[in-house]
Amino acid sequence: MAEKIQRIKGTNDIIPGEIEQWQQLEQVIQTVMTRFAYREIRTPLFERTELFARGVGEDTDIVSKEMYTFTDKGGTSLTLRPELTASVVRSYIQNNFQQTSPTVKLWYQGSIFRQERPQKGRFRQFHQFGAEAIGSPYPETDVEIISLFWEILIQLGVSDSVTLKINSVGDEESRNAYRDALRAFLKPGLSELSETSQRRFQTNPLRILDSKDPQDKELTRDAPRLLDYLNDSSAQHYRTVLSLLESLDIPFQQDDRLVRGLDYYTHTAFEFTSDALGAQDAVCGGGRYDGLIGDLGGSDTPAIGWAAGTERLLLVMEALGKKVSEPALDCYLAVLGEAQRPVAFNLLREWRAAGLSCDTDLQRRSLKAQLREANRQNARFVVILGESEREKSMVQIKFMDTGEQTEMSFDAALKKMMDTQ
RNA sequence: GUGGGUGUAGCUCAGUUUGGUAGAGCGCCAGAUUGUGGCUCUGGUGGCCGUGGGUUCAAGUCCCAUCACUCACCCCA
Repeated sequence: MAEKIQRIKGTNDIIPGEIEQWQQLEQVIQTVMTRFAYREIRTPLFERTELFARGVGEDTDIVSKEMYTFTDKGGTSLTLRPELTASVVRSYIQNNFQQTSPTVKLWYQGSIFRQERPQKGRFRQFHQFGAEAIGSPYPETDVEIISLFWEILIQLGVSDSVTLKINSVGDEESRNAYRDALRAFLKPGLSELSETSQRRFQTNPLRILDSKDPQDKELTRDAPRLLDYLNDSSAQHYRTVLSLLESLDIPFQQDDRLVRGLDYYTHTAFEFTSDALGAQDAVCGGGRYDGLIGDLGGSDTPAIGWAAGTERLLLVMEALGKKVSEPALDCYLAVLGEAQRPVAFNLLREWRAAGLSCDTDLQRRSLKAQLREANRQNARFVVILGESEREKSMVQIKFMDTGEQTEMSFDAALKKMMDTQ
């Protein structure tokens, strides 16, 4: 036998028995997105590497070590998308969406690629769905987009086991002021910080705040608080977001250490976490990115969005026992004798066209085996077509829940099955 | 990139300590019922014991290497 070829590390087959959960989740996502008047957008799986380098930030882990990057035959550096906001923003700019409406609300779902070491809830090809509201600087937009994800959680029945953590990193002016204050605070003990935190002291000192290194935690315990450095308009924005969340009864925890890993966030930053997951406990992360569209060559446009991990949300649902039942078959047509095949196929065509899910035997098996198969597939009816039935243009129809069985014409059998959907 | 754990039937796993004919449950196939599912009973299919090398009369079991999976660190969805 030839050697078996295996899946690439960190990728998954989504097989029958699992796909039903995906389909249910996708159905809920699409329904809620549509109710919130977001329109779906699909962008390419790969983009010019530069888009992510500029959009996500050169200093982020994603760009510096996790991207699948390759050169095509024309010598252009391409990258499998490691997130979707940059692609959506690129598309927004390229298609001149700002000309069509002052606020453009988009949602997406699809595969994401990051070359990391896999673990629970982390894969090299995984899936995200997300939403972006582009064009409004106002806090009500922040609240709408947060409540959008909250509504999805409610529809899935998992909102009780997910926690919203929220913070504000302020506008550019506030963040600059805070960054200076933080550096001044950390400078005396700089050499005691972890290696990465020392590097971030230069590149992005805010990130030192959410370091998990125990020594770093100790050293930053009494660090100045970001919220104290918000200027008036940033503070007002944040207050409005929180009070609107309260009026919607969406529970949240303020977390003044929450500084998300991507460079482009401003003002509101938030994360939904679940303790039903392993170490990778974030199911959704997002925030405002008022500077990104300008950075990517568009005109300055405020925007906010989030992205959620599909596999992680499914893990939460699984942990809570939110299982979708296996699909049931309407009708299993048991055929006895190959001479009955032409009639059988015509019946199947008619019944399937009428909207019934029908299956039949393709192994030339005994009636007993065909009934077993029908039972396995949870068939509501078994229709039996043997030689004696065919000669009379009749079938036996068996009701699998009661075991009852009667003989009737082809049309009567169809009518019976349609009437007892 | 670093560390821990695990690799035996389609699936979940025992067997490894103390080397001696590869097992269980579930699933699948069939029979009991010559054209009738589920429950029950009976039988059957299915394994280079991850891979390569070594020690030994003899290796799933001991030794070395290697690969894969998995969890965690870093970081993130």
